[in-house]
Amino acid sequence: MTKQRKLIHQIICLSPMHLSAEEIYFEAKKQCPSIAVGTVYRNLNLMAEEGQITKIETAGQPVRFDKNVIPHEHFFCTDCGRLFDLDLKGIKEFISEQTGMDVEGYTLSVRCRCAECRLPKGA
Amino acid sequence: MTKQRKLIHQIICLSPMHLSAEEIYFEAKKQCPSIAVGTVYRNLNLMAEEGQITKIETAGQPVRFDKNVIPHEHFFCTDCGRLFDLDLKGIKEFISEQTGMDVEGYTLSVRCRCAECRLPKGA
DNA sequence: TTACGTGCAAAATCTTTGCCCCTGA
DNA sequence: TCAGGGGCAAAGATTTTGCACGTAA
Repeated sequence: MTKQRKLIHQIICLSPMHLSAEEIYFEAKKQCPSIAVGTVYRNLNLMAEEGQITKIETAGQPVRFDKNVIPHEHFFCTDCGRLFDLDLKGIKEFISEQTGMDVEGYTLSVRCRCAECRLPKGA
Repeated sequence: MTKQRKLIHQIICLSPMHLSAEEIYFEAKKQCPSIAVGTVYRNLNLMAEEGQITKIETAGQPVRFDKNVIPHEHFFCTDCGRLFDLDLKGIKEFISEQTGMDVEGYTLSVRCRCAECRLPKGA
């Protein structure tokens, strides 16, 4: 439990967004200029393995990290590009029932417009 | 329509698997040793944009390409690591109904064991 | 002919790793 | 003390791109 690890964990926990490793690195650098990229990645992967954070792997985009360790889905806003939480239940069962396969896991990321971007943009 | 592009398209169409760019490159190299990696990527992306093939983007793994342009899902076998087709209907509606969002698209990849790997392995 | 595609190689992006030193318990 | 973690930098994996030349139409 070094100050670097604590810092990284804190950044993730305090952010309302889902940050990428790079974003976390830049944020960490502000508070601990000597921190190295390798350290950020090492700790991120470690914390994810230990279940303290969740690694969000999405197609074609850098991995992001989530303080919320309760399984849930995510969606990308096609307008602003941000990643949001999506509360979705029963996908696994849906897949199992339709295919008859024993689903071990899955990765789902949805693309749609977030609430903010759906608001009419005032002139 | 150069011979390189035809070759790449043919490799994808003749393969029963879903090949990665690297695999396609090696295969192409056998028949056209002078072909360059850049050419393979360029053509793959071009053909995907034009709708001649499908780009399969999955979390944490290299992009693969599919001759089947009819939308469908894929799953990875957790045993042998191969990528297979998965016929699944109504996922989009399932997501829309549960979330009330206007789903523009999604990426889903499932992890389970393929039929072959589920067979008891003879000694 | 001539514009588009190719080959080559460098670069860009994202992530991991080896190695040696430092630090926290 | 001393082992695990950090810093640095190089390497790895995948993909893109600039440029000059070749080739199909």
